[in-house]
Amino acid sequence: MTQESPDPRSTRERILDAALNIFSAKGFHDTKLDEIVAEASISKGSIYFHFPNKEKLFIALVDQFADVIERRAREAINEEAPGIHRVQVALEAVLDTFGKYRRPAKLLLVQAVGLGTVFERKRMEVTDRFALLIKTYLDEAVADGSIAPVNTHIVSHAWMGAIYSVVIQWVYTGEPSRDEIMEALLPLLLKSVGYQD
Amino acid sequence: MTQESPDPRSTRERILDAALNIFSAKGFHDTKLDEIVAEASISKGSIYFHFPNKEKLFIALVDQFADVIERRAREAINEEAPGIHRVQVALEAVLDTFGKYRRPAKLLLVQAVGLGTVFERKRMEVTDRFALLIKTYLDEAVADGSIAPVNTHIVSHAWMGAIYSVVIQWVYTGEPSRDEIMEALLPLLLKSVGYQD
DNA sequence: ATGACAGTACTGACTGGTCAGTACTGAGTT
DNA sequence: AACTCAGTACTGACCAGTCAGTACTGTCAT
Repeated sequence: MTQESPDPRSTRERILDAALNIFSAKGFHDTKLDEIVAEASISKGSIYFHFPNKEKLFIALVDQFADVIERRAREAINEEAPGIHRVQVALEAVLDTFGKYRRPAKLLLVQAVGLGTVFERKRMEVTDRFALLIKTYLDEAVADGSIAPVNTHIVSHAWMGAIYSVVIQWVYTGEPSRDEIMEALLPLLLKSVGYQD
Repeated sequence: MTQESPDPRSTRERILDAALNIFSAKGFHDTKLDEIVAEASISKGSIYFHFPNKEKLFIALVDQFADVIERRAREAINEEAPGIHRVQVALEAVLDTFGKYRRPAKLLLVQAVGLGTVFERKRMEVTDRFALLIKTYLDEAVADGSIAPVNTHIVSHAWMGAIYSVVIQWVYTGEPSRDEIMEALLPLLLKSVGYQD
C-alpha cells in the first residue's frame, strides 16, 4: 500500500502559499524561514531548491500579485469603449481584486515598503508601473477632449496614492465597505480632473 | 588638560541626528547601531544610556517629525481665516516642511512602513492622525457650506494618500518641483470636492 | 528483466557570521 | 563619595543559508 501525499499541490505552490500567509501577516524581517517550513509542511532545503533566497521568494510574491492587479485592470478597461467610463470599471476591477485577495494586497501595499536598499527599486518599479497605467488613459482622455489638460504625471501619482491609501485602510479595518468606497472615491477622482457626471 | 568636545551639541542630539541620516538612507533593519555610533562619534553605551533600544530610537525620530509636520500645518491653518483658502496654506506648509527636511520625510513616509508587527500600530497612529487633521477641516468646510457634503472620512484618506504619493516621488527623484506640485495638486484636491476657483 | 547510472525533488541537522544588547571601567562634577 | 554620563570590549541568541545524504523515477545497455 502506497502512502498518498496528503497535499497534492506542488511543493513550490505550497511554499508560495505559506510564504504569502506569513509574510503578509508579519512582514519580511519578522518572518522566519522556519515558520514557512512549518506552515507548508515542507523542508527548509526545499525552499532553496525552488528559490535562490528569502528575498527572491518575497519578490516572487510581490511580482505575482502586481501582475494580477494590472491584468485585471487592463482587462476591465479593454472591455469598455474608450471614454471616461473606463475609469469606473478599472477602479471596480482593482477594488474587487484587492478585496478578493486581502493578504497579497497587504503584502504589496504595506509589507513591500521600507525594506531598505534592496527592495527600494522594486517598490518604485511597481508604483511606477501602476502610475503609468493610469497616466496612459488620462492622456487618452485629455487627447480626445473628455477632460481638460492637466499634469497627468502628477495626477496619476496622486490618484494612485489616493487609491492605495483608502485600500490600505480597508484591508486593515474592513471599513469603509467596497460600495462606500466606490460611491465616494470614484466621483472624487473624476471631479479632481474636472469631469462632472 | 581637559579634552574639549569637538562638537558642542549634546550627545543625545548627535545620536538622533546620526540615526536620522542612516535610518532614512538604509531603513530600520539595514542600519547597524555601530554605524550610528561611528557617524555620531559617540559610543554604543551612550545610545543605551539615552534610549532603551534601537526600536525606541527609531520611533522617537518618527514621532519627532510627525509632530513637526502636524504643527506646521496647524500653524499655517490658524493664521488664515476659516474657509477653503486654508487648504492651500496647509498644503504649502506641508510641502515646504517636507522639502526642507527630506531625510526625515523619507523616514516617515517610507522607512516607517512594512516593519512588521511592532511598528504596524505606530504607522496607523500616524496616518490616522494626519487623516483626522484633514477631516476636521473638511467637515468644517462642509458645515459652513464652502463645499458640498461628501464622505469626509474617505476623502481625507484619499487626500492624504495623494499627498503622500506625490511627495514620496518628489523626495526620491526631486521631480516634479515644489511649484509644479502646488500648481497641479492643489487644484486637483480642491476640484475633487467640487470647489471651483 | 535487471542492473547500472543519471536526473530530479526533497530532507533536516548543522554552521558561521552578524549585531542588539550588556558588563564593566573611567572621567568629570557636585 | 556619590552621581551622571560616556567609552570599550565582549557575549550569545538568532537565523539565513549549506550540504551530504535519501528517495524515487526514467532510460538504456546487456
